Amino acid sequence: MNINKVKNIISESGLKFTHQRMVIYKSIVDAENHPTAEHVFDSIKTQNPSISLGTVYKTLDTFVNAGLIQKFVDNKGVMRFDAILEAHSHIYCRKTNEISDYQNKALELMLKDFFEKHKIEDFEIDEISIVIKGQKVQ
Amino acid sequence: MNINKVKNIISESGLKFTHQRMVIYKSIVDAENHPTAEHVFDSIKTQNPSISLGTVYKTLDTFVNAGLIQKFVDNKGVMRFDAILEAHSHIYCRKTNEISDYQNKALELMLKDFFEKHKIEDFEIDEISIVIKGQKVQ
DNA sequence: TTGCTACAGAGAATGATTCTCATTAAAGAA
DNA sequence: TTCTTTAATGAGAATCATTCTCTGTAGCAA
Repeated sequence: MNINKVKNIISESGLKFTHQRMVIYKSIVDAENHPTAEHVFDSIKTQNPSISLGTVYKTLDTFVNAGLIQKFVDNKGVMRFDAILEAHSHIYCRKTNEISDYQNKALELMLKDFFEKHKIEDFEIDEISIVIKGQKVQ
Repeated sequence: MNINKVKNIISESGLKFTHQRMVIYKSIVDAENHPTAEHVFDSIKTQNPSISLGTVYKTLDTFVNAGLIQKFVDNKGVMRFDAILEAHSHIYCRKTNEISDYQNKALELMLKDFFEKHKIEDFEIDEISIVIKGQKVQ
């Protein structure tokens, strides 16, 4: 993703555009997995040795609040970040601790339909996701 | 739950029966919500001032490994424990941070059926659960 | 270009959890 | 019952992720 696009995304969220924010946003967008704050920090520190870990945490939090990225907690209790905003489900491998995305339109529709027919009393659902636990084979 | 029943459950799992284990197991079983280790510690310390927090953590972990209880991580990254072993889904309230159980046989069957028809490549599913996020109304 | 204000950097502080190690108690053997 | 072995416990130190505090810096609007 190029600088101007990142700049627009950040500025349009009403945030000041800074070098740190650009670098951190790019790192999240380019990440294959679901990086932790530490992962982001490691991925940028060679090119940007002056950016501090605290800034990474604060910036990620700012992005989450601005709706630019998502966060969730993994099985170990560590925060994971993700630029994909469409609600999506995760596959946790017990063996390797990897987290992969799972997306299936049919499943999403099925769940949406199910919860429209089975409302939860006094509760307004914002988001439904699936957690799949198991292990890789072979 | 009475002492003898707890004693049987613990002993039959191949674990030594100790006073601490009994007290901690009873606390989890009797808990309404999804207590943290700290909650368990608080709930037992008046009656058992000599039990240490470290023991609560270790014992809960022992129970999880023995399959007596379940654990999961909440949105803040804190471990939650639960005596109900049937895989079940959770409702997270953004407003109150409460976690409630959600169980629905029809939904479980539907998901089981879905994933039998849509295998994930090179992955063996142990458990599927739903995460429902939203907020209480009224 | 200047000034206001939000942002960043450094490191201390916090909170949950794990670890270490000496002491104690459970459970089977004698 | 008493002894012995071994695992469990208690106390507190250590760790790890995350947040906070405070001072210096840099966007950005005027």
